[in-house]
Amino acid sequence: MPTTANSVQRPDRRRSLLSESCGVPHACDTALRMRVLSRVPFFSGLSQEQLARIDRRMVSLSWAQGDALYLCGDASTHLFVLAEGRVKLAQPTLSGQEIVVDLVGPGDLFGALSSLGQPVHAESAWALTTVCALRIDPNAFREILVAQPEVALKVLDDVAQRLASTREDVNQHSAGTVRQRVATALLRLADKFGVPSDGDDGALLQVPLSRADLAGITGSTAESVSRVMSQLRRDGVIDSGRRWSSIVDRERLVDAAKGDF
Amino acid sequence: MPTTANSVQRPDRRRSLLSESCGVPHACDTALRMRVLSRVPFFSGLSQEQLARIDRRMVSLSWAQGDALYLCGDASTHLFVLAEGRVKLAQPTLSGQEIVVDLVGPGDLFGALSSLGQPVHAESAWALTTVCALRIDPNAFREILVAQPEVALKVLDDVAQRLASTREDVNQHSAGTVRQRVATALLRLADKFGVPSDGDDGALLQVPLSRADLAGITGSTAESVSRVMSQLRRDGVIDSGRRWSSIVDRERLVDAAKGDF
DNA sequence: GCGGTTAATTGATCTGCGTCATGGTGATGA
DNA sequence: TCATCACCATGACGCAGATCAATTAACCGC
Repeated sequence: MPTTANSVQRPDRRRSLLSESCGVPHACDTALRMRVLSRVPFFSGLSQEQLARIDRRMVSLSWAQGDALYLCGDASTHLFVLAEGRVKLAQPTLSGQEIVVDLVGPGDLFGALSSLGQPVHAESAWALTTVCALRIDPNAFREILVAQPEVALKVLDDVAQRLASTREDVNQHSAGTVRQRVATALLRLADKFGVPSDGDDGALLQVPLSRADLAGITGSTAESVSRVMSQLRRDGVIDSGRRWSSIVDRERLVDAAKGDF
Repeated sequence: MPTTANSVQRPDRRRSLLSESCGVPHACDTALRMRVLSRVPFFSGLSQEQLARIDRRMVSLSWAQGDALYLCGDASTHLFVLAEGRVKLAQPTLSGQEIVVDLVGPGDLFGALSSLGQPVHAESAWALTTVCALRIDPNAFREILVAQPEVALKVLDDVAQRLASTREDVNQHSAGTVRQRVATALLRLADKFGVPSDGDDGALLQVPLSRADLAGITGSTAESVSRVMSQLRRDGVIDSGRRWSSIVDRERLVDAAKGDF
């Protein structure tokens, strides 16, 4: 009983549901860049002219899915503001595995945050989708911050927020079973990248993570994550496939995160 | 063969070697506060007058060992600059354990970093020693940052640095065996709180952490940490006792962190 | 549509370490 | 000096999950 073109509510086949916003690497034009900048949280409230001044110091670049924006160990010479797509920040462990330390979406700042600090990147940045980002060198960024202290405060808030979130991660990694950690991770991902799915209280996670990525997020292995997710899928709590996941029954997933059920 | 008063090089008794800088809770006078402020990294370079202006907005407070400066869930109404002592920041897990997310020393900033962000503290702050800290409310702090953008940049660097360090923690928690993680944790602690010990390449960690604290740092349990440290002690790699540790043979500890030996 | 490639699934095995329990030792205060 | 308490050490046991290996399924380019 094949599904018709319209009834894509809940596919019986486990095909990817993720939408690709832009298919190929490209260069954004000025108009798009201005639109991106105005959407960046810590530039909100600035005038068109102020934005234009910032825009003039930025370079627009793009990468294909799977490319590295920079690698762990590279000289940290640039700051990035993500315009489009998804990027994962990951640190290699001694054993070869990569731990995902952050996921960034449009409007997020990443790269050489601490100009005085490390001269090299402590983590690698991988394009999970086709990605467009604006690049600026730290000195130019500092000039902007000095000239516009309100922006500096917003950036500080943003980084502080990110610090709090990363501390949560630390907590997560040493809490409960793999099942609980995977459930918690999925819920947190839903908060950041979830788009509500039709009908129920579920949500599709708009970020193409492999089992290995989820293992890096939960501090586990791809196999264990796979096992847990298969079980949750059988129980109708989530749905997932190759590099995509969605939440079907949020409430039960919360229970799973708490260790009940 | 009892040791003489002078030969305290390597005590056979496992007594605490940590020095207490100030024994009792107290109130710092203006002169001391100014000295503290001038030592704070992100206030360096400011004039006496500028420092005095900042000082006027700060309140000096102190706590006894074991007290909480604030608890997880408290309204996050204050920022702190540590003047003297050691403070641990810890997040409770669902299972009751406390995960140590950061250790702060004199000059470090902590508390309500993200004023726009969370309205309550995500972590508790415990005094590991008798502690003296300067308190300021976030709005006053913001005014300072707006008035002095260079300071804002330094604070941003500081927070970014801390973010990088916390990401390291995330990495650590999912890397290798408990033995490796404990070894790595001790090495990192030595970088921040170590004072070189006489003679060898060792270092005493000037921070009174219990086995449970170290468990919270390494994502393990007090018993496992105890086992590992006993073994390292027998092998002459470290020395430790009740709420103190010191590194004896740094090189072999590095090996232990890597998993060799 | 058809291989080729990469990711996911699932099973079997084995071990690190979490858990529970007991006894020891240094610190603290009357 | 002694009693009390908090912290530390160590043993025994069992299981969650890491590891290795083999199969299946989804995606991609042609």
